Amino acid sequence: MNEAVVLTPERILEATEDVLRRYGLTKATVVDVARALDVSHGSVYRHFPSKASLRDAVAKRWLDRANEPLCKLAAADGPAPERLEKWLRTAFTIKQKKVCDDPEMFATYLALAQDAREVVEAYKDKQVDLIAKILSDGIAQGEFEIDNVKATARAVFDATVRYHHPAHAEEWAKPECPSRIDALIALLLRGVRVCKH
Amino acid sequence: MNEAVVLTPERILEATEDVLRRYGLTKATVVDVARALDVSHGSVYRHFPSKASLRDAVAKRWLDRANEPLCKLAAADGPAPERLEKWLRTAFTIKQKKVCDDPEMFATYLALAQDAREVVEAYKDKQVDLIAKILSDGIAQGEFEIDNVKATARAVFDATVRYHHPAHAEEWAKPECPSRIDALIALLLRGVRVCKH
DNA sequence: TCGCTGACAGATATTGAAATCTGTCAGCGA
DNA sequence: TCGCTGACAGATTTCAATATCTGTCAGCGA
Repeated sequence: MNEAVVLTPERILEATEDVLRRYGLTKATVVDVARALDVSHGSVYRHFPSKASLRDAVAKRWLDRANEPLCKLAAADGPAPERLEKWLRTAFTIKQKKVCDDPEMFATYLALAQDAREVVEAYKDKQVDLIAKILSDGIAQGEFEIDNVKATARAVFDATVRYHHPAHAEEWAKPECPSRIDALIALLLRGVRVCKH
Repeated sequence: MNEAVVLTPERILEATEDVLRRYGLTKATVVDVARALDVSHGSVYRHFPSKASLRDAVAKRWLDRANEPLCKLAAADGPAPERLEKWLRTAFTIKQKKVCDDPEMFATYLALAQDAREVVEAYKDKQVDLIAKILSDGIAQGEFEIDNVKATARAVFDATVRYHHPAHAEEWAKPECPSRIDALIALLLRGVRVCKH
């Protein structure tokens, strides 16, 4: 080719995100991606076996990027109750920001996630592991009292579905939302804390 | 008319449910409902100002019927913790049963609820009131310790969204679901209970 | 040899004309 | 008078012809 630039999966993913941003999920085609890279669409299939796998790879990148700050929070030091609260609030904020900043892009992400089931499942499991990490820390610190850490982490994740699952995104902008989040977090924290009399 | 039967809103709703059951939401038309009742479709508009209002009325009936056992549970006597657990499990079971028994009909209900926003909102508020009732009873019994009953009832409702909101219906059949429900209920109960040492 | 091309078959999406539906209303018949 | 009818306008949906896309592969050129 005229350029020294080789066609890598990375470059294809980059171009795919651009195309998605430009055309939206419903309109974006493999031909568009190929055109953006100035190659034939057959070449794209040399690196990704199907459009679905390309979609999944984009979704994975996306979710991993969004997850990064949460990983850091889970790995940090400090009192577990504060960290759990911070972690949950950050998780909510990340999602909420994505909706507000670029609703159309969020819709794309939502649809993308709809069928990238495996990728999303792995992402959720990672989230639960992060919560579990904080809960364990809390037990070690004598702040939490928990029978089954893994199950409780899952329960905390489940209990907060309303504020991180895209299906409920349209509720996030409502004015009563923040106080409802406060009440939910307070309830959950009380559920894991040791009793102080 | 040939029959002594008059055309009442009730009869129209009955017929509408039949038509929905037979044709599904996308195919059911006001003309179909009128045909089922052997009247012109103009007559239906004499009782319901629009197709949307008819849809809403059907949704309301539906939700009210589903809600009945929960009202009874909230009004019952007995220890509040057990009642709250029973209430939540019943709420989940009602929904789950609807999905399993007749998935197509559930899809219809889901789509119906999608745009019957006001009706659904009222229904949710009623649910929260029922939870609040049980929480209040629990405080009176010395079993619960709660700052803000209304807010906590809302938090319990929000925390269980995953198991009563139709958006998550497809997850309800998974084998790990029951144990996750157990963990969630345990967490929430611990969050409202007084500390026993 | 090895990555890319471009033509191809079958699947999917688009489009616009025709059919159907929603909502209205003047008038009929009891 | 009062509820129902049936024809109507405009909105929506259907359907089939057409266009585009996905995924494959034989062959080209470096």
